[in-house]
Amino acid sequence: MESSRRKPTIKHIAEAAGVHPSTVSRALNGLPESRIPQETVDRIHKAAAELRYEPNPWAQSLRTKRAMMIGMAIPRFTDYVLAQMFEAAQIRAMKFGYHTLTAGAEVGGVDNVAIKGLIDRRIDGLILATAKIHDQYLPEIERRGVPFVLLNRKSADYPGVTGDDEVGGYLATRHLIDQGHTRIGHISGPTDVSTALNRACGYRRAMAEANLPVHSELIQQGTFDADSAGRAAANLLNLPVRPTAIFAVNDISALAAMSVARQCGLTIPEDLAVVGYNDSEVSSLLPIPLTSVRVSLQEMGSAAVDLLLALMNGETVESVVKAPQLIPRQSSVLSRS
Amino acid sequence: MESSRRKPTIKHIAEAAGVHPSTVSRALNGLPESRIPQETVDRIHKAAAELRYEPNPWAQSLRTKRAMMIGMAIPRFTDYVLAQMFEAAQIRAMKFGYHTLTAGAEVGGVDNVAIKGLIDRRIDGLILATAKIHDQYLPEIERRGVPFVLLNRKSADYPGVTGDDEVGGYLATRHLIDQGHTRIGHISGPTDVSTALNRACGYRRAMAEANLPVHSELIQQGTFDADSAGRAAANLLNLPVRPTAIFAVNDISALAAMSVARQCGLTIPEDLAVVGYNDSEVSSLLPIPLTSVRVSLQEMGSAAVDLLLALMNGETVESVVKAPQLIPRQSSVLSRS
DNA sequence: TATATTAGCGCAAACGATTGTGCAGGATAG
DNA sequence: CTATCCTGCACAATCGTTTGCGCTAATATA
Repeated sequence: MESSRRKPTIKHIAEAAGVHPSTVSRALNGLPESRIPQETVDRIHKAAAELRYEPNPWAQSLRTKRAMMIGMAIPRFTDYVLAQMFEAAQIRAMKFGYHTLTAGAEVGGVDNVAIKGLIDRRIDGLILATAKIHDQYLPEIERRGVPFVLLNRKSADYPGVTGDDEVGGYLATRHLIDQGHTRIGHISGPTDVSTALNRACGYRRAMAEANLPVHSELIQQGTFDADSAGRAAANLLNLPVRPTAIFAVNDISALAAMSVARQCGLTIPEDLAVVGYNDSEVSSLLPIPLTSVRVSLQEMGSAAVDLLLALMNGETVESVVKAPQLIPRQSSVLSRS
Repeated sequence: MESSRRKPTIKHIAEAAGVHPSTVSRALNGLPESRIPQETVDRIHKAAAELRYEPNPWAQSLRTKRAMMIGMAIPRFTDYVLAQMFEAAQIRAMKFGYHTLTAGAEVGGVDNVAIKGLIDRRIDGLILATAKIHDQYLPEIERRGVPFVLLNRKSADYPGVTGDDEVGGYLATRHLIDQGHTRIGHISGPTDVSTALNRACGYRRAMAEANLPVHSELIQQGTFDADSAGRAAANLLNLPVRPTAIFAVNDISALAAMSVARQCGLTIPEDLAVVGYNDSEVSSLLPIPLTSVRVSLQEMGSAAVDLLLALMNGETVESVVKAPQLIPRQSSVLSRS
């Protein structure tokens, strides 16, 4: 009995309500200055509801040049930190009627490709959670006129949202110093990622402040993952004079370090104190709960959306820096016995 | 010096190449039967490249009614299992030129709303990783004519990709029985999620096969998360006759169970053997590495995309079931001493 | 009563692509 | 030498909305 299988358009509504399509558009979009009597508006709404009308977003976007869509470039979703931020961002964006289109930056080989793909889909704005420090493509994106903000990556030139990694690194290291440690190793992250770099800076500042020397072998580089961190930890533990504490650039590195330490017959925290970063879900569930630095990833994700929307709105915006907080747990605190 | 700030359109290219817009379209889309001499095609491509032309996807979609976009409804991205599947799906989809539009199902309160939002954005197909078992909205989606497949959720009526949870549950339980355990507890998952239910079925089958009684108190319900699983574990461990082994519906539940067990002064695996499910990243890094059931989440994500594309292609498809595999580790195996 | 104002809505031109149809002109056939 | 065919492209309609403009009739003002 249904009159037609096709999706109803504004034209069908117009017919049903006995008005012109343009009137339907105005009525549905409800611009205040287009003075249409309430009675007509109601009639149109009724017709729209009956026909189960839904606007065609392609036509809308084509006409208005806005897609109500923001892109998020994220290297991996399996990374707890990134997933958390993405999820919060998506929820926040949807509050304002925006959908999120994602591109794993790894997808397509080069970051460029995936991001280009995103932009080609005509998004209204972009959140980059993937930008390495020396990014040749940031200017390129800027050139294309797409508003964007950085997330979890610091840049002097572009606005973004970050945690205060320097302070976080400082807090972690300072905590270990306060526990009486003097030889403190650091498992760092990739050198082209600002978060990792800043955490290392904080580490150095805390050490310097306490007049503790930082020999180069005390900093072993990893790449945020268990394998590399395990090797870095092994290097630290095999030093002639073994460090008694390790500050790892993230929790997974800390986990790997603890795993290696156990294999060396060391007990935690007596022989080795460990501090991680990001306070991921498992940290508190471990047999020896992990001390970690927490910064609200949800808040960062939300803030990135807010920042982007402001930017898209033509406002001048400033970068947001979220303060971190140390969550001391057993992995770095000797139980007073 | 740039002639125009606006995005170049097919019309500009036509002008530059001295042909009609329609010819440009045909040349760029390269249909074989539209016989355009190579020389002209080259000229058009050159002009397009010089003007840095990029097709407007809105106009394309409006005309062709295809968006080259598939939607994924996923409850949470912070869940390792879902994130893994999503990531693989996204990579796979992009191989075929499809972007992925996501909606966290929790977003918008009711699943319906978010999914409706997705569909309204005019996607070409939908992957549902969120469908509960008795889903009132599956027929609704079907009615709207959007091809869809289920992921990680079983249904008799609709095609989908799942791991063989029943077999997985069986393998896990059978493994514990083989280790000599006779009182084996199970921390289950939500009753309206097919994966959880099927794992419990596998548990029961293994128990029955070994003529082991399953008293109702041996199955304690959780909801996939640490808190509920912790309570469930406590219930199990406080039974008059304590089980000597626990099969948990997922790794996080297993972790929580181990954590509670330690608080009770039990050692693992001597006093309590534990098996989890999904073999998440941390399982092998734990001080006592966790025995778990692995099914390739990447393969499942990819398979869902393949299934969906086939469906969109009008092919008749059949559900895919991936076989699981037990990864025995120290948490359930007594070291032979 | 004549004129100015305004409310209410229709007209038609975009937006940028795709695609069925058709028209020249050269090649081939009869 | 004419009829036919094919090649290589141009024309124009269309997808579903939005929106500047302008028309008609009713009301307000002089």
